[in-house]
Amino acid sequence: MAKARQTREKIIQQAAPLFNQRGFAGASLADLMRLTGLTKGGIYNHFDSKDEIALEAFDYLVGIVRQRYRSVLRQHRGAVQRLEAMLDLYRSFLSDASLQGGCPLLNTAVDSDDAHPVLKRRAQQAMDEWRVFIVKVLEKGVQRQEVRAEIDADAIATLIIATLEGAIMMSKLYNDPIHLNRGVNHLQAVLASYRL
Amino acid sequence: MAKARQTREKIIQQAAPLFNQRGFAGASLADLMRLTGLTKGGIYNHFDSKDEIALEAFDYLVGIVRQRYRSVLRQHRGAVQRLEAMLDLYRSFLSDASLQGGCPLLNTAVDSDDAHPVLKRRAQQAMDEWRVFIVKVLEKGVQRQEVRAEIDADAIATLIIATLEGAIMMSKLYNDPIHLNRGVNHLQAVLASYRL
DNA sequence: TTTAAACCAGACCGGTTGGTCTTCAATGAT
DNA sequence: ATCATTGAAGACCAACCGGTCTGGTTTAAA
Repeated sequence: MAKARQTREKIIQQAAPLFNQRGFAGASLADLMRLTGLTKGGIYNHFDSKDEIALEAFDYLVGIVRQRYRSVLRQHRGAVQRLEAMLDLYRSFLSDASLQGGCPLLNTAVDSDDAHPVLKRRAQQAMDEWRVFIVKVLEKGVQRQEVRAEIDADAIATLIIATLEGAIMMSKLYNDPIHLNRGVNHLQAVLASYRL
Repeated sequence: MAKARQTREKIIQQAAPLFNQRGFAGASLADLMRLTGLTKGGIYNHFDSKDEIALEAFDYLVGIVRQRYRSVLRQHRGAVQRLEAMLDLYRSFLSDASLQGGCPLLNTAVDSDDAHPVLKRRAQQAMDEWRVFIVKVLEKGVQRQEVRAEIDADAIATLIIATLEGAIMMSKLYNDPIHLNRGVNHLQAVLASYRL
């Protein structure tokens, strides 16, 4: 029983970057067999379908990002500091070995958009979580009078996410972190302008 | 001879939204047969491979966007006005029937990133063209003293593209144009702050 | 040490993939 | 009206797809 969960987890860990890089349709079970060293039977003993693997692999990557966030939250107090630290997190995003293939949210959103409704809903939920997180931090900042009260928190959340994801796309396309850095720099400047 | 080119173009026109929505691996020849009403032989009489179709379909969509740009350039003078008009163009982007599946540049960049080097290079070139265009408009704006001289045109180009593409991704994921509108609004405000 | 449960290998399945090739029909110039 | 040229049909191919199932090996509890 314990062994099974271990194997299952190993499969997910190998499947996650595969799906993140190739997309759902582009990743085959043969690929996964090569990566895991298991045969089809060995894999399908733990999962019912390719869908289930992809879904779980997505959750796994989202979990990794969530973990990075928690660590940032623990180390910083104050709304603006927290958001700035969050933005800094993204500077090391491209070189993060656990996130090969780029941001799973971006990849899955684009990949599943017109092709895989279940995966798309999953991506929506992850995006919701992220948006709500930013909005809450901002609102708490307003409460504590660290942030201007007239801000539109939802719009700022959109702005942060859109800029980050777009900049990640560019940096991955050019294999050059400068675009992501420019995005982060700009967002930090915008954030500073909302400070009280 | 003329008939052939016509058929070829029809195939590309049908293939373009297919690849744009499903991605390279997710789109099959069977899909294309259904869309075009042709059989495999009819299609492969005009193309050598799936790759060739995908490449040409990408170019076709980029051409459509380029055309929209030219029309904006013709109708506006002055750097800031032109860029603002360009941003306005994107407000109608999601509902543009010719661009079903969203921005071909975003989709292709994410799709081909770790999977299809040839397509990736094509996306890089299209991205270069876009970046150079924005930079040139800004530089001409500086020359004509419509825009502050201390701007970093390359960084602004990155910012515009990243924000637009990220916002498109979000609006497509939620099926809600509000995120794209927020992105455009913010960029227009940023642009206004660079005005002389 | 026995034994049952847990785990994995690998053959197998029908269907689909991208791609080829031969055949035939439409076309257009003479 | 003839006939070469062009364009499309569709059968065909091997490889590969996701998924199933049986049979054997490992594991750990009794």
